[in-house]
Amino acid sequence: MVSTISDIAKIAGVAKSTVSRYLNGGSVGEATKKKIQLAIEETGYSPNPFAQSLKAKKTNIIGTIVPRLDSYAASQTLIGIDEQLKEVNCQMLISNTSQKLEREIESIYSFAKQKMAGIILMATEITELHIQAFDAVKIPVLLIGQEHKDFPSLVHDDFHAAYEMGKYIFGKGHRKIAYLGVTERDIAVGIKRKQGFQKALQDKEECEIRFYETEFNIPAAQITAQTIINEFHPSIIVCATDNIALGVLKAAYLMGLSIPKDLSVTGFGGYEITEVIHPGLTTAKFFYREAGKKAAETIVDLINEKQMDRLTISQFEIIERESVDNLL
Amino acid sequence: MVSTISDIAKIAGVAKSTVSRYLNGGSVGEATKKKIQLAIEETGYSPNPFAQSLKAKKTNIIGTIVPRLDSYAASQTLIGIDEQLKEVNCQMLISNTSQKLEREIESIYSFAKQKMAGIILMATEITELHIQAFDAVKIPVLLIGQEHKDFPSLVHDDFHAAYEMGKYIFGKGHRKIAYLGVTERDIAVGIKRKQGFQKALQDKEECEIRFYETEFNIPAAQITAQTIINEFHPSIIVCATDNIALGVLKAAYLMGLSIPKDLSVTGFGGYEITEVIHPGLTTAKFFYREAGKKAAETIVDLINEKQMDRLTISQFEIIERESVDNLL
DNA sequence: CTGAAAGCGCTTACAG
DNA sequence: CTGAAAGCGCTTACAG
Repeated sequence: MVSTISDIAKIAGVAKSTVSRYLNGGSVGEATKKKIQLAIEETGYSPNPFAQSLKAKKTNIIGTIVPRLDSYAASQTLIGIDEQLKEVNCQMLISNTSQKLEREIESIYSFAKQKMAGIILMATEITELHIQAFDAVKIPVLLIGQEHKDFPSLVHDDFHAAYEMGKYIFGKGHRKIAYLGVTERDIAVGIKRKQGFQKALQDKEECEIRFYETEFNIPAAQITAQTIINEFHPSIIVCATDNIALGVLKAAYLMGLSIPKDLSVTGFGGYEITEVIHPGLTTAKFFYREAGKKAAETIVDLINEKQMDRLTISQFEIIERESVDNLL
Repeated sequence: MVSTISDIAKIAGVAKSTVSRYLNGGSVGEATKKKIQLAIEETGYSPNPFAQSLKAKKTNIIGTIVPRLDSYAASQTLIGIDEQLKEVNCQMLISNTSQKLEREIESIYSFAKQKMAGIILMATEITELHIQAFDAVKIPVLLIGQEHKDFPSLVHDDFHAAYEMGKYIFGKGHRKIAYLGVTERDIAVGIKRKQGFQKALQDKEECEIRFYETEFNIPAAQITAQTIINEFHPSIIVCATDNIALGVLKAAYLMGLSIPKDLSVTGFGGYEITEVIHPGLTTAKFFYREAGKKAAETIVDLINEKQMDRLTISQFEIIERESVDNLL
């Protein structure tokens, strides 16, 4: 069963070094090539990555740090990274931090120790400790989801997505508007989306806009939504994520409100479920899987020390469904 | 900087083997211990895991094979595995096969080559090639989600969950029933659930039951549901998974049917979303995260060659919500 | 184009 | 308790 390079060499009747050269695309005569190929097929041989890494002092593994596994954004991004990495014969190792910032730091160091070729961090917050860690480990790090001036980042176009969303709902005649956001420690979701939205409506004097804040999870959003509806009676609640929108919808149903007649709702993300529910949720779709692919490409380029932009911005698309009433 | 065991040996004035022994808790004299410790602190040394693995011919990494990353069941199970493995200082390496059976086989061999301590396979179908692979790699393998007579498995109680579901909907007065299942190549979901359901209703002569089959994804289920509704007009569609139920709900809405008045629907799984939508979906909840934990415990036990049951059955719970009408 | 040999950093019998 | 030596599976100069 598990065969080594020596086995192949023996079967093929050549030296180990020749097999190694064959494997790594070095110059090998046609005849020998054939023999080696045959031996490999026969045994189902594939090289031991540990031995390879030991020599190379470096792996072809990309360590990926995610705050959670059970989110649409995370899993889609991971799938994208994984797919692309497979293309270029790299492996992905996932570290799930369960939304614990200190675990992110630990993972960075531990990945470095394990000689990862590079690290992709699906970031939520970048603290001083993160920066220290990035500086300490000498391997390329790519941020995804958050931008930082000193490190290469790939972000979604949060600002413009929110800007377009603002324009869109204004165009639908909404004037009494609640924006349900998240903590500003999260620059991308907490600040950029809010700012983009504000920008879109900043000179609309006829609008009454109130800003609220909640957690990322559905139950929390549901509770906040209840308060908002009771005390403000907006015609629409613009939510900073699809999950939050789901919580708002739940609250609305429980309060006997009909969507979108009594209350309009929008989200950000483009999760699969937003299309399945009824009425469908109008949302700003981000391309997580594509972003993951792009991230994988980028980290590989970084590893190969290619020159490149510090910041990549992934696109978005406003998806119009039934959750926004036309008031005009 | 990156120092090796030789550096430490030199600094401490001892042999490499002594350092190695120190590191692995072998017997080392107090004085030497001190010297080594000092040298390690001085250099910030930590062993190269690849060299360790190469020698030890075994890692503390558990390879986990999942058919997809973007499913509630998969991510919850992974989270459970990961949490438990962290407890016992093991790592989890995920291999995503994108529902390609041949990739599962590849992953098994590749994990073996990488000297994984054990393998957890979130199985859908067990083919002859799987069995060959299990036999060929000499490391412990644990199946999760599917049962096999020759290999340790952890399964959900598909049969009884379906049995209870059958009883439940019969108790609600449903007599014209469509069961929307999946391929029988998937023993657990395709056969066990169907059988449990059949068993519950086998002696109810007043029932008209029809069995249908669809794919695991929402759009496919949606299309099949349309056909079922048009040609059979059941009072309820019992779906083999929550995702399928979601597709059925979507179809029903699009056809202008009201849930549960015009059509009742149930699922299996207990995905978070089933609680959030309105009306909430009645479903048989499985405990994926707990099952993942249990799986991690089991694989560790297997690695340590503890005696244990070949089969572990994880529990379920029928969650009653609003998607089933009471016809009595 | 091909092979013999050294070495990556560690562990593990085997002596002492 | 401690050390010298062999070896894990691979790669990489170096000869030929």
